[in-house]
Amino acid sequence: MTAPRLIDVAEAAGVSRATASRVLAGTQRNVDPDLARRVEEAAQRLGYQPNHSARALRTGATGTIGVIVPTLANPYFVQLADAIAQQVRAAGGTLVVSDAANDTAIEAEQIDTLLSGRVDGLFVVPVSADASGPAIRDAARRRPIVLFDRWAKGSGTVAVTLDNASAVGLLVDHLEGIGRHRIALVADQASSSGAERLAAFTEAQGPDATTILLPDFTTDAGRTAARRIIEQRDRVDAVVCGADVLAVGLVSTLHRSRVAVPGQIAVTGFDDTEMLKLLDPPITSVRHPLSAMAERGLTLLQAPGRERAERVERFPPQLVVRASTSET
Amino acid sequence: MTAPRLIDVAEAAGVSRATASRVLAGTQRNVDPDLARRVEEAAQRLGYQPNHSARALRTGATGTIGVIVPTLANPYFVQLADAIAQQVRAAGGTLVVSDAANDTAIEAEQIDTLLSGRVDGLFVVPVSADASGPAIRDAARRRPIVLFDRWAKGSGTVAVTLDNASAVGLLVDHLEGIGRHRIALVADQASSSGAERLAAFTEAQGPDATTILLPDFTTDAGRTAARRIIEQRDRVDAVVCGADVLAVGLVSTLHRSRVAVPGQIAVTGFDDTEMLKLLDPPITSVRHPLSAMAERGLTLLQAPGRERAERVERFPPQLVVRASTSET
DNA sequence: ACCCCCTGGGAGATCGATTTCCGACATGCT
DNA sequence: AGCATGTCGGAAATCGATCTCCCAGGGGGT
Repeated sequence: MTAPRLIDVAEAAGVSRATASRVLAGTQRNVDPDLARRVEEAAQRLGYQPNHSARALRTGATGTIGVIVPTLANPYFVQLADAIAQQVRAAGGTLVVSDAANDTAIEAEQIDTLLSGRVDGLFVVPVSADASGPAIRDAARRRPIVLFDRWAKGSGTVAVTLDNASAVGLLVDHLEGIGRHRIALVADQASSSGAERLAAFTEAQGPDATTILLPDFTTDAGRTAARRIIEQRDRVDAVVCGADVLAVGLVSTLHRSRVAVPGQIAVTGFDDTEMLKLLDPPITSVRHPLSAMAERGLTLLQAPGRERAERVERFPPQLVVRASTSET
Repeated sequence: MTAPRLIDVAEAAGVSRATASRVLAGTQRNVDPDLARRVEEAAQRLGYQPNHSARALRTGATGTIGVIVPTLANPYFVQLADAIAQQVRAAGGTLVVSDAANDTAIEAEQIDTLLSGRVDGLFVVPVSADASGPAIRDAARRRPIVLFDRWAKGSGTVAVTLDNASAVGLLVDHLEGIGRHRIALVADQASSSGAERLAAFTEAQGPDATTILLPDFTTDAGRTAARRIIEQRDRVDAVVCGADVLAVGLVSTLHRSRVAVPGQIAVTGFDDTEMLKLLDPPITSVRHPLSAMAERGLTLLQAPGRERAERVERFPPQLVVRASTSET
């Protein structure tokens, strides 16, 4: 009933623990092919599975990478975790995913839990640009951490993100190209993405442009935004949403209030998640090069510490046009 | 730079490792309050974090529970994982979430990875009622496993699920109550949930009732279903979907084909996920008592092995009526 | 005054793997 | 033949915590 240990395999194969380890862990030196076969066979027969804790204790590595996202309720973060999972799996590792429930305290707790020997390195999508920094800085001293999709002030480590400024540029240019000039922005105010999108938008449209700032990226927030947009309907003919979930909430509420999309108001999302295709109309958005970002992130995570000096690396977005911004 | 160990704390506090451990691990016996304070202080000052692998190796427990879901792309499974996370956290543990990418091979691999010393116990939402069984049976011999939301044949362990038969009953009764008698069912054919919902539906409606079986629970499958429903539009005035994501794909496609919902066809979902409220019309669904199920599941996971004998425990569903089934 | 019991600290064994170090043996070269 | 070199198996140390076992000292009972 109790799990077989390395020594059981070794005895069954008639060799020492050292030899069995050399065969099964693969590393180290050559062993006689004949002995190797006997060990493999014994391991197979006994159903041997190396004890992960013992191996991790001895080698100091777990073969596991973690990722902490603000919330899995936002499908974009699921997609993001998936992209990282593929890269990690391709590299022969395992990924564990944690959810910070949009709360910096839970985020800090999750970081601590994962870092105390459960993972070799960590991707973090910080909940807040301001409040997440200190916990991350402490953690980054202990193990490699790479920020992903968002950065945090004073994090002390590198961030791999989208080039938000050019993404906003693409969207605004596209909207102006179809004749919309009274563009409003809906974004959150806590995340670095929100802040960068707001900054780029204000830069492009001037300080008088309509902006609606909400506490978080949720569909509920999107509905709230819709109500405010409706109040000032004649001053707005297009809305750039800082996240797809916002756009979904917004479009569904506009629809119920009989505001035509894109007839009266054109709408764009941000992140290009699956659900956008399901809405009526399907929503224009911006796609992140998640695979490339994940690959780069993993490289940085495994690189020597000095390559993770605090800075932001930005990846180019891609515009995906759909019916929510078709010409009328 | 290198992390402080227990022995460092002990030396700083002027006590032995044993005493330091007794204070910090909390278990075992009393220690002199004065010494305890000194140890706590030293640990605090050095920023001591116990090495998780070492502790797990010695105690044989990790304080971590795992859950493997078919895919995180389905928001219902995210909600489910969340409910489990809350129970686990309330019990002082940590949850790790894995995604099987709807593939029994990846599922088996994830089970193996997690069970080789990373978790004390595992919740599995099996991908397939037939194909997932053997891997789970093997795994359940090594550590406690509880199936959740779905069961698998020959799994050798207990399953905590919804009472699918009465859920289908609630939906069918409700639809008949608003005068719909030509009801169709859309479900998948691989999962136990799909199978049970199909069986209950056939039992209630007779073998001639329209049923559409799809390979999986996705919005794309929902669109395919919509096309088939449209082909036989005059034989159908209501559709029971075996999952919310199916309903979402179905309604959005019906909408595009100018089929009125609920005017011509009433639609119900299954799982009561958030997104249902966003659609036009909002969709009637069935809510799972996820908290109660998670609590029961955790109890079973921590109980002695004999309490996890193979069987299915069913929890009562709750009908949530929305506009997609309003009377016309 | 003596002994026993109880409390609580410390030395060392232990969990299960990997890895260093040593020695045995075979091989090749002069 | 003799010695240097290389290959490979095994004994034992090691990772960092917990836990068993022993022992010292204080308090209470007779």
